[in-house]
Amino acid sequence: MTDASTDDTPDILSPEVVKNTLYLIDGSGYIFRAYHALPPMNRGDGTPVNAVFGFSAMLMKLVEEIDAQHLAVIFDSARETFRNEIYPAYKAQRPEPPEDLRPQFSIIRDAVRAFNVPSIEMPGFEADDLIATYAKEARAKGMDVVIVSSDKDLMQLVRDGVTMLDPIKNRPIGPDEVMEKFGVAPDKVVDVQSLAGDSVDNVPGVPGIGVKTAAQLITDYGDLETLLARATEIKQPKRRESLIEYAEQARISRELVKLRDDVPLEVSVDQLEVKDPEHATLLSFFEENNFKRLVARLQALEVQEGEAPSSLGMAAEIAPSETAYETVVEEADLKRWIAAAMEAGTVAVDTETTSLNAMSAKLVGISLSVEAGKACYIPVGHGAGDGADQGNLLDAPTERPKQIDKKRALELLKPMLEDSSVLKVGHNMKYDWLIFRRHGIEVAPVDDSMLISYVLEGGLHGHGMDELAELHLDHKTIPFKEVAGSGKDQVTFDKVPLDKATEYAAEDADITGRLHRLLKPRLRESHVLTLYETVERPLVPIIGEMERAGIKVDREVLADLSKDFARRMGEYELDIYKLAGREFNIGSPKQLGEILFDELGLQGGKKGKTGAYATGAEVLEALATQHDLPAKILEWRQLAKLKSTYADTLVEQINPETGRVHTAFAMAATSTGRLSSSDPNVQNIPVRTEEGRRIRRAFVAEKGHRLLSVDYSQIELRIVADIGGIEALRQAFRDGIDIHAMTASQVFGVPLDQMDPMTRRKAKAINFGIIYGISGFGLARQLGVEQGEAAAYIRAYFERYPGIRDYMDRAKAEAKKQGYVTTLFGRRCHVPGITDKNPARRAFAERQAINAPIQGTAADIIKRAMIRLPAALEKASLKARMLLQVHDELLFEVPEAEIEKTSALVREVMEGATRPVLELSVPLVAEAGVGDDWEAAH
DNA sequence: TCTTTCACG
DNA sequence: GACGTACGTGAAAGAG
Repeated sequence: MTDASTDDTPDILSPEVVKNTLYLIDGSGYIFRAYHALPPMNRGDGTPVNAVFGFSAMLMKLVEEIDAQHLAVIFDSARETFRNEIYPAYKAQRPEPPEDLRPQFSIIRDAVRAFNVPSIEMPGFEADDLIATYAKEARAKGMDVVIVSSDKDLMQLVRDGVTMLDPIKNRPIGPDEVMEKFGVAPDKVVDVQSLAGDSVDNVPGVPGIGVKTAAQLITDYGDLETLLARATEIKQPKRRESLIEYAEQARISRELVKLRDDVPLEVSVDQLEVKDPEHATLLSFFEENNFKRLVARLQALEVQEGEAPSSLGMAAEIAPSETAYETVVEEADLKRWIAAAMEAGTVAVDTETTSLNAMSAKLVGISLSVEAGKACYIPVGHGAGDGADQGNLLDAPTERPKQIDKKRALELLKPMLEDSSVLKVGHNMKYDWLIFRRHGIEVAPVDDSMLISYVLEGGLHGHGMDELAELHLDHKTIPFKEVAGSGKDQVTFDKVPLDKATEYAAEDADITGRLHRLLKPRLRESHVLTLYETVERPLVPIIGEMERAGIKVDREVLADLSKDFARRMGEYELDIYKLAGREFNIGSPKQLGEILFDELGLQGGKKGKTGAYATGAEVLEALATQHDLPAKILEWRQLAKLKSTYADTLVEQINPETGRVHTAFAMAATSTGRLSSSDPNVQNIPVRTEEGRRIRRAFVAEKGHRLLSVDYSQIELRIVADIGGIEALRQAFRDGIDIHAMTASQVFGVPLDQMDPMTRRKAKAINFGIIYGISGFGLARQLGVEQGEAAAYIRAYFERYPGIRDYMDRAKAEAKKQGYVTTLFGRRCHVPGITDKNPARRAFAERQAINAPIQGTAADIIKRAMIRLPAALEKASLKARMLLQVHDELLFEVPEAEIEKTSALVREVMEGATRPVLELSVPLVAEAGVGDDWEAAH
């Protein structure tokens, strides 16, 4: 902690008072020097950035090496200053900055912001005057001053406690160096300059007198006034005449050269206290400008800083004592909030809309928070929004409160939301990202407090804002119901009055910011910062784009299917009632159980804990030998499921604006790192039965396009072979042989060329069982054999592959010791039940501990591929869009002419997705399929 | 709101 | 020897 102001006990541990130093960086001077010193550099979009790079590298060095307590970058403001009033020609002939330097000025100001360093400028004064004033103020407070510049005009400021530092040669400039340059001590520099003048700045001086002569004269006479007064004594006639004739010009020059140290400061020295930069902002800034070396240095710094001690108790920046929420309805107020966000470099953002579905939601308002306890709400769509509400004129007019026009508000917010030096923090940022994206704004860079929580504590609890606020901040958020009502009285957010809306919405931004401040530092402490920065966070816009793309669903196909299913269900119903002896609700497991076991008297009925008979598919299949009814029920159920869950609901989910279906991928829902999908769930579209695959045919490609499906072959078993260290399995994967047959041959001793399907099936079941944390009971059930027999298989398997057993023991021990297991990419999967007293629950947790690293590593790998794919496609000028992810499969919509190239590229990226972080001991294989619909692409 | 069932990897 | 079981999800429907 740099802030010692709250600590009133004297520092008795340190023998000397801690040196407090103010670093003043001459920003304007540095820009020109860096520009000329560095070879031309361009970033991705062609913008020249050599001066930006030099500037950033210099700041980085200061951050890395220097223990400054106070720091500021000082810039020249407009070209006109008070000096022009004294002498209009001053700096008048300066050329315009070069073409390829001009665009760099504003980027350098972004850089300063990204470093979280104050930047100071003031109209009417040069940077040098501000530096002089700050130096004086700082000295008055007993601070040392380092001026980061090599500008000779600043050398007059060097004195006890004030030194300069040449940022390019990286050498200090003290009295000796000044003496070398001007031939006099720093306090006489002004006098020398007044005489010698400066052709670059148009300081006239005295003709015929240069620095050398001036220094000698000043040394001889003491100072300028004395010299001018005694000019007649000078022996050299020319020099004497000049000094007499141009005495006044020398005095004017003095005015020009002498720096003002009485500039009225708007920002005090105390306010220049160093704040740690937000690494994510910096990283994003470096990446945007293609500063690879700085990215590496920043990451090295992160490692170095390592386990920073966390503060005891909760600081006011996380738990303020009171809150102030503001409704913003005036442009001036909005501009003030935007300026505050730019100034701070980090802002929490939240959007309020009419729906949880980001692709159909209408934007109603935006909230911002820059510091804890303070937030604003900017309504933009309250009351009758968008003219969509076409209520007739006789109805009571919908109240439309005063608010900033939506377009105007977004226009004002856009530069800040897209500014690479301002970090936008959201909770479930993908949602807000999508809302803004639909309004033509690409929010970047972003942080997501939900994802931060997810990588820190995935598996321990949910990551919704309300839950986290309660857990971490001991704060109960306003329930949505309280502002929008519930049940039939519930209204959309645009109908909520502004005062209530502000309390709710501003709180969300406030809490988001506070969670971010609390949780972000823990990423590094918990060693999941890299996972967050390289996997989860970059995925936000990637998945956002996938959701925005959606997939075309053919409503005709589904409508026909629905009719067909309905007709056949009707036929089954007649049969079923006849066989049952009466009509009943076939969809009711309770009624069905009573029919089967009580009325028809079938054997083997088992009641669950709720007292109802179990009637699941397994039970009904077993009953099929006793009666014709169970088989009919199973048929009916399949149709009912397909009709209600898929055929009918998918049609309802087609977005009327896009004509496509836009799923929502949940990024923080699973305990293993997988995504989940909802509204609709596209990850459980039927594929295993012929009847079910008919649903898949409704997922089609746009005209002129085809669907490309690429999936990892056996990715989880490959991971098992790798982390279990099973050499035989690894070799089998390298050789590309049938892995289940190979297992069967090794475990059951059947030669490969004599493999029978039954033996292979057993081996396949064992292989899957391994992934799930095998148990004799589970395997027996899967294979339909006695538990003893299954246990024998497992024993044989472990004997053949002892590495598996070792892995399982390791996983269990790791979970027990730490409460979590980790994937190959460092994701933590928490297994809270591992210490449960209840042996069943503990065994369950142990199986989770075994499965999670396998499933989770596979999830990491496909996520890494997803992050790279859009960029790889773009680079290859391919227009394919990534639409869906189904755990080990990615689905693309590809222009017909680009199928081959796209397919090859996607496979290449997917197969190389572990690199360069990791090289598995087995190859990853991705297989591609193409078709006009999703079934055909499989 | 909880439970059961079943669709997927 | 307990305990109740393969791992991870989401949606629809019935039950209450």
